Amino acid sequence: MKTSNLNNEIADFCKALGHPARIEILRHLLTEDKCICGRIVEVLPLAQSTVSQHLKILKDSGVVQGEVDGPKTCYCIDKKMLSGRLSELQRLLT
Amino acid sequence: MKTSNLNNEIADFCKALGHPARIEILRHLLTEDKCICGRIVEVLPLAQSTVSQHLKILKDSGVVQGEVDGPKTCYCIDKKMLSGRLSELQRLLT
DNA sequence: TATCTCTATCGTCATTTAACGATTAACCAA
DNA sequence: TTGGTTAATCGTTAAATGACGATAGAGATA
Repeated sequence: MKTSNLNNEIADFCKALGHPARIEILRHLLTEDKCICGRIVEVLPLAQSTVSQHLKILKDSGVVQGEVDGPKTCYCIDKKMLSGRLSELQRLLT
Repeated sequence: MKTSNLNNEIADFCKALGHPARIEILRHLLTEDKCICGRIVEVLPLAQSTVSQHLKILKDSGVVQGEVDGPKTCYCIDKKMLSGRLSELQRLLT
């Protein structure tokens, strides 16, 4: 739909959070600070490829960063980005 | 996916906000306080049936209430609910 | 070098979503 | 009671999403 950039931006952010697995991943990354994909696969009841897909969605939304470390990929939350989006959402809907 | 109730609850909330039209509707309801469906249809570049569908999704998520008033339906934000969800989200991801 | 580990991507499939027009139902007003 | 609004719902269609297994590629390690 044709709408303001701000609406699109916020809607995309919310959409990225709009799945229980992705909420779980974010919460896990908050407690573990950093962790590799395989660790998240252990924690979630989902196939490796599915988890990788969810991580990609979070990465594309900007709230998560992935750093390749040899054969592994280490994920962490971009806290500045996340808190920025959260306050934008708060501001927009208050 | 099988996850905690809290994750599902928050993910459902985010999913409801995960479309630019629904963000726009919420912002409109914030400025107008209350308004009927037809007014929202005027504002958005979408068909009446589509707007009605988006309103239903927002209503189902609990952040919007609809009160039938004769042949019209008057919509408004449940501010307690909305702010509750927003702080829950904030708390979970901080 | 050969093998193993880790993860991204591909291909597939079933389900859900978003959009529309048409219809229906409820209510007001002539 | 008939006709006009208003909005929800139905039926349909195209596109997006979520899940999986299989595969490929990048790096470590034997």
